[in-house]
Order: sequence, then structure tokens, then C-alpha cells
Amino acid sequence: MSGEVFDALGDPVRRRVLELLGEGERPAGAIAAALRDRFGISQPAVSQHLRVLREAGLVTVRTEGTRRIYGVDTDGLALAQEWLARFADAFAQPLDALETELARGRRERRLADAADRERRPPVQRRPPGAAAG
Amino acid sequence: MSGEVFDALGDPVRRRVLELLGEGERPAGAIAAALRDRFGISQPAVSQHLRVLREAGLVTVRTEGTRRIYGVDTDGLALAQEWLARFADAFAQPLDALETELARGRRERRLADAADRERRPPVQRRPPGAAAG
DNA sequence: CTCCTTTATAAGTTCACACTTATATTAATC
DNA sequence: GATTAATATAAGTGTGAACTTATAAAGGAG
Repeated sequence: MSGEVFDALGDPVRRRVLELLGEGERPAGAIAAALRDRFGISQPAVSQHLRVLREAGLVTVRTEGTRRIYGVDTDGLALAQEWLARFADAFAQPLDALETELARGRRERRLADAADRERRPPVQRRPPGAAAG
Repeated sequence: MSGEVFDALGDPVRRRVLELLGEGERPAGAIAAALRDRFGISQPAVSQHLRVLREAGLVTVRTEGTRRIYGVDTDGLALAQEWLARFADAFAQPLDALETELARGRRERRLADAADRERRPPVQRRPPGAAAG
């Protein structure tokens, strides 16, 4: 996997950019404005994020006059999905699992009885055996 | 999105852990050994990575004597897939796109004529209009 | 109980990366 | 051609995160 993709997706600002572009193409300026409101970051910062997204193949650019119109590039997303799908296969999980409802249903059910699982324990010292609290 | 997931997936070491666990459950020691060979990192480093994966809901743990057996947690993966799938929907891209061959085919085709696209330019200065070269 | 094994945490260091300000580059307008 | 608008790059700074070594905690074996 050309790790660049998940590396790019790892940043909350960049995920917001994608969500924004998910609503439709936008010039760099509009993206910068939106992120300035939401995250309080500068135009160059946004431009740098856009570069990362470009190099990861997650967005496309189209020049229009002095504007640069950005849009989602489904190629990068497909790459990420491919990688995740490998696990779905390995665990005999049907592709349907990708459909929101099903997946969410399962997740909520498991979170419900998460009692015997371990996730973000209090502030305690939890060594090897980990028979939590 | 509980960003922790993509944040966790962003690290190559952690992705390798998941790939490893994709082949079957393994005790922490085995994981540490495998990563020491491949990345040359220490046992505590691996333990810390495992914690991140746990908190992201990407792996499960089961205690067995003094050993802690790790496995893939499909919940976290489902979360990531849900998020990515939102875009797939938004762009009327059939779920088939997840199947490796199709997706790869499309990707390679686009990379082929990437001439007019912009991705990791040489060492040149490429301002707004970006009419490369 | 003592010792060994297994795994997690503590504390500290180092480096990448996200941000900043300043500036370069191009297109459009006057 | 000068000016303005839109966007990218340059250079520098600070913080987080990934690593290190040292150690704690717990189970199993003697």
C-alpha cells in the first residue's frame, strides 16, 4: 500500500477538506476560507494540506484562470478501500458490511457489551494480566 | 468520525501489525518479534503501537496466562469503511469499485495519462497557474 | 517464596510535520 | 506595463509522536 493515502487521511484537517469536496468541487480559496473558520489556520497551511492530498491521489485539480478548482479523486479512496477490504475478506465479512446500516448495527451491538473488552482504561496501572479493576 | 481510526492507520508499523494479525491471532511477543525483524524496533515500541490500535478499536485482546493474544477487530475497520463509503456513494461509484481488479485498472489508466495532472512535480517552482514546465 | 517469562508503563530524547510570516508566480484588469 | 487577485513555495519555529532504556506488574515454575 502506498501508505501516503492513509497518512493523508490521518489528519483531521485533511479529512474535513475531503468532506467539503464531497459536497462538490471548490476553488482553493473557498477551502481555505472554510478551514479558517473551522480550524483557524492560514491560507498557506491549507495549500500545504492540499498538496499532501494531491500527492496521495485523493484530490484532483483543474486550473481555471487564476483559480485552482479542487475535487475528490476516487482513485485514492479506492486504494484505501482495497486495503481495508482485504481484511473484510479475511474475516469472511460480506461486502455488504460496507453499507452503513449493517456495519453500524454490528458495531453498536458489540460496543454494548464492551464490558469484557479493553479500551481506554481509567487512570490505573494495568500490567500484563490486565484483569481490569 | 472518531479520527482515532485513520490516525492509527496512518502509521506503517501499525498497518503491518494489522496485516500480520490478518493472518491470524498472535501474542504480543510474536508481533514484537516480527516487527523487530522488519523495522528494527523494540518491544516497548510495539506495545505502544498496540495500545494505539486498541484505543482505535482496530484490534482485540484476550489474556491467556501471562500472554496477551491480539486479533483484528472488524469494528474499527468497519468505521473506516463507512467513512470512505460515503464518498463512494456521493460519486455514484458502484460498490464493485472495491474489487481490486476494477479499481486498479482504473487507477493505472489514469496514472498513465497523468501528464496533465499534477503530482509530485520535479524540483521546480510551480505557482498558481501551474502550466508545468 | 523466589525466579523467570511476558507484557505494559515511565521518563526522556529526537525528529517529522503542521503551522506561521514573507514572497514568488501567474492570470486578469485597468 | 502596473496593479490586483488567487494560489503556491520558502524558510523558520514549536509541538506531538515514535522511539529509546529502565522498570513495574502479574502469571507460572521451581
